Amino acid sequence: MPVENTTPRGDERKALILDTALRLFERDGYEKTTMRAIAKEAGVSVGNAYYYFASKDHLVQAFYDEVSDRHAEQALAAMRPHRTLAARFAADLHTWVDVAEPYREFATQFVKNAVDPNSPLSPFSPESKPTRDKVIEVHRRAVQGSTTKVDPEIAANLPDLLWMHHMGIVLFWVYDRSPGARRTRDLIDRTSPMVARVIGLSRFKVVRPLFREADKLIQDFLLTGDEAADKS
Amino acid sequence: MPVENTTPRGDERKALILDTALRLFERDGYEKTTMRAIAKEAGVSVGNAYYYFASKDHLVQAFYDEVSDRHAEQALAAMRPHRTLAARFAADLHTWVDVAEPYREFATQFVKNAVDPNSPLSPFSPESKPTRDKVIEVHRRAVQGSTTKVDPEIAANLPDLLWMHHMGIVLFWVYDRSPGARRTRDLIDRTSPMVARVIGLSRFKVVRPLFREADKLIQDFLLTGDEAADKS
DNA sequence: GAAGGAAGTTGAACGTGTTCAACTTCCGAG
DNA sequence: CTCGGAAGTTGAACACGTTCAACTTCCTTC
Repeated sequence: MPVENTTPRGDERKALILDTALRLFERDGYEKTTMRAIAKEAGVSVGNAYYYFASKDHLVQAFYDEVSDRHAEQALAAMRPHRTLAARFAADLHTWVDVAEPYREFATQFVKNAVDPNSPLSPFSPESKPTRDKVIEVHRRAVQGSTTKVDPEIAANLPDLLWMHHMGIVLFWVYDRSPGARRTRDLIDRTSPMVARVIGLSRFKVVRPLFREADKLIQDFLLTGDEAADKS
Repeated sequence: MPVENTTPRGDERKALILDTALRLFERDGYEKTTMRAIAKEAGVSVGNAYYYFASKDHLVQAFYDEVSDRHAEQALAAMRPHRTLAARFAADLHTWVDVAEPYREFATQFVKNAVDPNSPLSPFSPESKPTRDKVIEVHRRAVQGSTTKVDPEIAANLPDLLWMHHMGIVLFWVYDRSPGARRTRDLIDRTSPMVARVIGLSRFKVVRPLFREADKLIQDFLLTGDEAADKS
């Protein structure tokens, strides 16, 4: 089992291996980069890399953590000038793309993990909760800082919903082959006002039951795994 | 490269290998089942399995094809008694779950492929188009056979949209650990009327621009890969 | 400063998916 | 019937992710 609590030297070593790995992933792609190559390039043994990272996939997890951290740092500043929900959320997502863009080629691997419920690396897994919560917290700030009126009943679940939207954007981004992720940018610019618009609609009477049902659905089905599993 | 056009004997052999593989996948799970084990159990050599299937993942693709075929066969009959869009679509999706349920444990692998844009096995890939079209055709029948009034502007893209919803259900199903996929069943029963409701809403003036925008979005972004890639 | 245990480090070895050069079987043309 | 090439078949060999028993370095305690 890889190291839990760390000494300064251990931290350095770990960072060295991670940095080397990300560099090679970026240069040669995920599949083409072997653990042996990472170890050699970093000047350590294969076994040593495994001392710090339980598997090759865990290096991807570390990448996701790092991207999330940088996103959290930068997104708040990027949103600050904006007041509408649409604009703030667009800024939020654009920041994510900014941060992740250098790694688009190998981000596929991350999405693959995302989708495997058995993997502890899935963003849905308990192990990823801290990182996930960090991202959702940013989305919460996007909502809170806006002047757009949001039904309080909806507001509570909104960040989770926005996170799902975020994951959808990530999925599109992984497929996006356009230079500079231009098409993903377009998608963000066009969906953000739509999302805001849909939320705004929640005040109309006709759609009220629909929203209530959707809200219940989210509560029933999106609770993280275990808690939700054993309701009658 | 695996065989393209087949002799009767080759077909038999191929089917033998595929059946054996699916049986072992079902019994032991995808990861635990080795190509060596499949070959041994089928009474052929490892190399021979690769003569008929380019990779282990291609066996999963074959599974997807088979499930799709059975779904297409059964879904039309299942939908026939129903007239509303909601009921017809629910029947449609329930049939898919019926057919796929025995393989839920290893379907994860299919979803993993689904998400890798580079894999020719992705349901989004050109290689999978025939199978994908078959499924979408079923969804088209679900719409056509219903008495629910659908705006013609929307109707054209509706099957594609329903396919996306379908993929969403599949994703949930893969995560679903409840016996008999009960929770997935619930999800289908509850989302189908919602989808129908949303479609019904398209007749209201307030939401008209929103729908138009959504429609444009789908046309711009959901076109299969290459065609869409090079628009200015 | 010596002892002893914890943390760190090593690379050979294992099991896996996949490849490939060599072999065998099949079948149609002459 | 026989020849030749196409189709089918084989299993040893390869590259990879991963494991682990053995070794070394570091730090704490007395």
